[in-house]
Amino acid sequence: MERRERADAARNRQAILRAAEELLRGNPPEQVSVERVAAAAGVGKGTVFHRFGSRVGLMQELMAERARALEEEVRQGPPPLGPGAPPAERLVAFLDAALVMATRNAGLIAAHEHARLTNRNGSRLENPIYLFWHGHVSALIAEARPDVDAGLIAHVLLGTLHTEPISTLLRAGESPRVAAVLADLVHGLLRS
Amino acid sequence: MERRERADAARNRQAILRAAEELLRGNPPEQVSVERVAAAAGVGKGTVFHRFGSRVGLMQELMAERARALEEEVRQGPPPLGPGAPPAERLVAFLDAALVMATRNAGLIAAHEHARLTNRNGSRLENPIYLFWHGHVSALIAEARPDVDAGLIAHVLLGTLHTEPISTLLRAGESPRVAAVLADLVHGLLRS
DNA sequence: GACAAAGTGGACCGCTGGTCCATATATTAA
DNA sequence: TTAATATATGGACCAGCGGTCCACTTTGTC
Repeated sequence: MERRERADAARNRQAILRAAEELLRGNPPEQVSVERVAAAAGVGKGTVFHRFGSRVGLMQELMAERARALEEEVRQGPPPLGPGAPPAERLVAFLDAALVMATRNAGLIAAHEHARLTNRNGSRLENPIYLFWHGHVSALIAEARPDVDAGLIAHVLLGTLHTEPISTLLRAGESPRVAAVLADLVHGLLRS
Repeated sequence: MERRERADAARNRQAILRAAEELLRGNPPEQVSVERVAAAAGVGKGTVFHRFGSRVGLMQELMAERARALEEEVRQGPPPLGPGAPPAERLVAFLDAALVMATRNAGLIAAHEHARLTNRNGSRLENPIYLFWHGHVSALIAEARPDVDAGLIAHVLLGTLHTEPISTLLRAGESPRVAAVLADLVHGLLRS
């Protein structure tokens, strides 16, 4: 049933992803157009759309690549990130990790947000990475405090990572401050 | 020094603002282009840019119009919104009011965000309304708990209003849930 | 080596925010 | 009322965007 991706196609997919990465490292995200990515990858614009469907799809794929390791650690790594530790501890550990990730990929996140808003393209809830993160945070909160609105609180906590004045701080190296505040929030909430 | 705005200019300014309002009420925000606003107002596109400088400027003016009443109440209205009540109470009252406002103006906020991201235009910190809100929230937190990172917490709380999965809930009539969570967060934080 | 399936690239489309400036209009002073 | 001046106006125009399309090339299979 499953036909494998052709060799040249796979090569181009990689070239495109690496070119996008490179451009996002050196330019403000709204200047990294699909056309520029294609040019930098030595590929036609049509190819990029063929492979990734849309600008959002391209950005999502990049995010997925980087999120995979963290997801693995959460699912089956050692505590406190992986299973085993008490939920409050796991939650703080996860938020810390997510924060590091958001800091390192601030440009990419901004570009993804930009792409999402520009067209009538989907809610954040259609991004599988966000869904996984939200599910995880949500479950940990519910485990510690079954009486609160865990899903909504998870949105608030995760929203922080995407919010503009805060992502600016992250890029400026202030992530410890943000981590401290998030930990405060979590402790304030989870203490019955 | 101050030359008053010409009568026809003032009339057009109003026409443009009202037309934008109307379009935002009935269309997804990214479809409300400056050109369509101009057409609906019976005015040339150039005029809109002349009056408001940019798409962001137009949206900002609309937000300012609506935020003015709340600002007045906060500055000199009766408690708990205005001065006089204990800070935790004022804070919850303000967040409630801001939430109502964000709910009613969800389309406008989204359009403003969209405009901000599309061009290399400014941080949220350049929006005077955000600055006022942040200053207010920040001061209340600092008053109740001088030992915490009030400015950053204020960003987290206010960020909630702009965050996508949450603003979707607001539009769906779930604002009481959001209000409850915010109140929880505030109480969890401000209780030493 | 032949044939079908998959991949490719760049011209093209509709649309955007923003600029420009010759022209029209309101205001003020005479 | 008129003349002079500052201001406002509108729409053609621009560069750029995300996305589509399809004649053509490349790859994998038997």
